[in-house]
Amino acid sequence: MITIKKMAELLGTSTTTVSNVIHGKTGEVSPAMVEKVQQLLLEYDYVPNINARNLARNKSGIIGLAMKACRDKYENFIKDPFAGELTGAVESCVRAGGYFTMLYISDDITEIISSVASWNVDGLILHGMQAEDGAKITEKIKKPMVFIDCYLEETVPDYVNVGSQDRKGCYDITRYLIGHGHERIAFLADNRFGVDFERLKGFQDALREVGILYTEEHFIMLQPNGDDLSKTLDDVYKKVGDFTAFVCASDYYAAHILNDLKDRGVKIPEDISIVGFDDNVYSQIVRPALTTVHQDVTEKGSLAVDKLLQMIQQEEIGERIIRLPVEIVERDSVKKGKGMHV
Amino acid sequence: MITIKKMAELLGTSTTTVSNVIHGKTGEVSPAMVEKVQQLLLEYDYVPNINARNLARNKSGIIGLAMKACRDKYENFIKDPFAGELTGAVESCVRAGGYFTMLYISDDITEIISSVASWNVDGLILHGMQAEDGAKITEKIKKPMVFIDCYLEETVPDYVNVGSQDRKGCYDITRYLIGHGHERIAFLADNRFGVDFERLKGFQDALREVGILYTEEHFIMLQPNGDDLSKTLDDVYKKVGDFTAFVCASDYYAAHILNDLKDRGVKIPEDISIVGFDDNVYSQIVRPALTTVHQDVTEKGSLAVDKLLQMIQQEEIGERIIRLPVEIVERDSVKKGKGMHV
DNA sequence: TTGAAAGCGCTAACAC
DNA sequence: GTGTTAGCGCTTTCAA
Repeated sequence: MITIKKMAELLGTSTTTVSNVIHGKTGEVSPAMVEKVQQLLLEYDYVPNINARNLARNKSGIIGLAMKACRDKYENFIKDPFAGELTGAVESCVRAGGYFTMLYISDDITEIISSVASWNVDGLILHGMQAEDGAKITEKIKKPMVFIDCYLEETVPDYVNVGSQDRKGCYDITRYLIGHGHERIAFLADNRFGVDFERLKGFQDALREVGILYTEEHFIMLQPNGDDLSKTLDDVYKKVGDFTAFVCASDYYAAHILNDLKDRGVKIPEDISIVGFDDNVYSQIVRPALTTVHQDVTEKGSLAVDKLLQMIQQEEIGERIIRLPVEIVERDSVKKGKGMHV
Repeated sequence: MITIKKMAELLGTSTTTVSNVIHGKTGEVSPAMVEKVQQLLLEYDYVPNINARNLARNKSGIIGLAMKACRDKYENFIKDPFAGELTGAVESCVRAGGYFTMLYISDDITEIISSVASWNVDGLILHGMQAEDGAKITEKIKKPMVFIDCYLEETVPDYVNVGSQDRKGCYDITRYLIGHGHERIAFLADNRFGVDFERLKGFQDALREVGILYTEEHFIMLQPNGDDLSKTLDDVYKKVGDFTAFVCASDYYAAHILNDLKDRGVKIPEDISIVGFDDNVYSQIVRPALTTVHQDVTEKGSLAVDKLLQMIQQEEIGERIIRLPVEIVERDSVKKGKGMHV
């Protein structure tokens, strides 16, 4: 690999001159010299040594994409279609902005912090962070960062987040169910934090609005893991008689529950209606196809990177907390009774 | 951010000493000094500047994961469950080996090449490369690299690849169909290169073995894009009468075709049997669940990184061309007639 | 056991 | 226009 210094020697000139033409500052160099240097550049396939450049400039050209993996949930986090799509969107937007994407996936926030610190990333996109994570990372890392799908207003100073209208989406779809005559509706999720908690709130809003009293009976807690999952599925099956509709916090669960119930002979949507949230491959490919709440993951990733790049360039970023709009996608998993409470 | 130099000053010692205890060379340093340095390290949360370290060591600590995206196929490549799972597996294995993962996704091989070159990556994992790509990249980049799912024996010198038994897998499942009484079987794919071509060969092997003459009629070419896809689906529907079973080159197509046919009133597997290849979420979640050929993507990614790390450390890597075993997963998309030709 | 110093390749301030 | 030079933070050789 050829270096600037060597090329300068070869031409009997200085590194500054070579460096100048490399950076297109041809105003500072005589045309003849420019010509000669550019020839050498091509001839030797010059490629800058990024480590040296970054060291000298004290920047890195790297955008870190840090995702906290819940290893208890998925053995390989990025298998989740959400993670994959988000990663793809972020990478392509980062590349378009002239930066590179470095991936940090770990269930240990301190590991993420030290990796990020030592690479001296220019900015960070963060996903899956909870309150303490947010606090820790902003305390240690003083770099532009934007969160995705977090609810950390209280713990993170200068908080910037790109998320969805989780609460409204779930409110809407619950109202949709109610509008189709459903009154005995349950909400199913595997936790009560962040995104799922907001979705739960939307569910509660809808019930409250039509005068249904929300109680703990309305919440069915799911267990994500292998063995526990099948127990969860048993439990869900037992509740089928108690409700006419299930609002699942994600398509992932909605699809699995739908399939499991069907395999046990339950008719969807005749015996029970099921809706999800996300509108990903799960809801699209299952039959009956799931009525669900659509969110645009690619848009989410792109927007997050756009904002980050603006922050890096010290530009005005506008809204610091974005909730991307969501909309109901009607498919075939909801039984349509007479309208009520609409 | 504290530096080695500053810490040395603080302690009135030299950078060498500090550096030595950072690297655990405590044999070279007095216990008292070791103690003092370690305290400072903790107190100031010392994190090495990787750019400086790499510059000094003349390495980068980066493993590049380069995937050629077929933008004509997927607007966001990594949406594909395969890509997501592979990325996750690679990242976790790279991290375990003490390296970091930089992502390069592009449909333009020259863009990938120049990115990779300027980061001076220590090694490369490559996916989705065709003959010319392989030739170009090995010509320009002289670094350890391992390919995934490629068939480039002829174009790439010192070729190392981790793939699956594509040919055998497709042979097996075709024989499986034949064993269940199927004789009029078609193979469906959207191309005739690489992996899909190998799978086609396996299909042909099976037909040949039982004395069925393979003709162009047996191959149904699929169009991946939006509008063309629905035309493709029309075409496939029209062929239902001509065959008793469809061997699809991937679960993705198998699932979509299965759903589309069902939506048109075709009974699976009564009217036509369908099998796929991959055993990913598509085949698992569709109903009837797809009989398919299982491949272990996580294993594929891990193994590729293992081999790459061995190459970087100049160790013996054993087999240079790996074909991971595959196996049939029996589910419900094949009609079981009387055995024939078994 | 400790320290001084050269050097990794590039940048940028400054002098000529 | 062009060249000199002092870093950026870390590693590593060699001498003390």
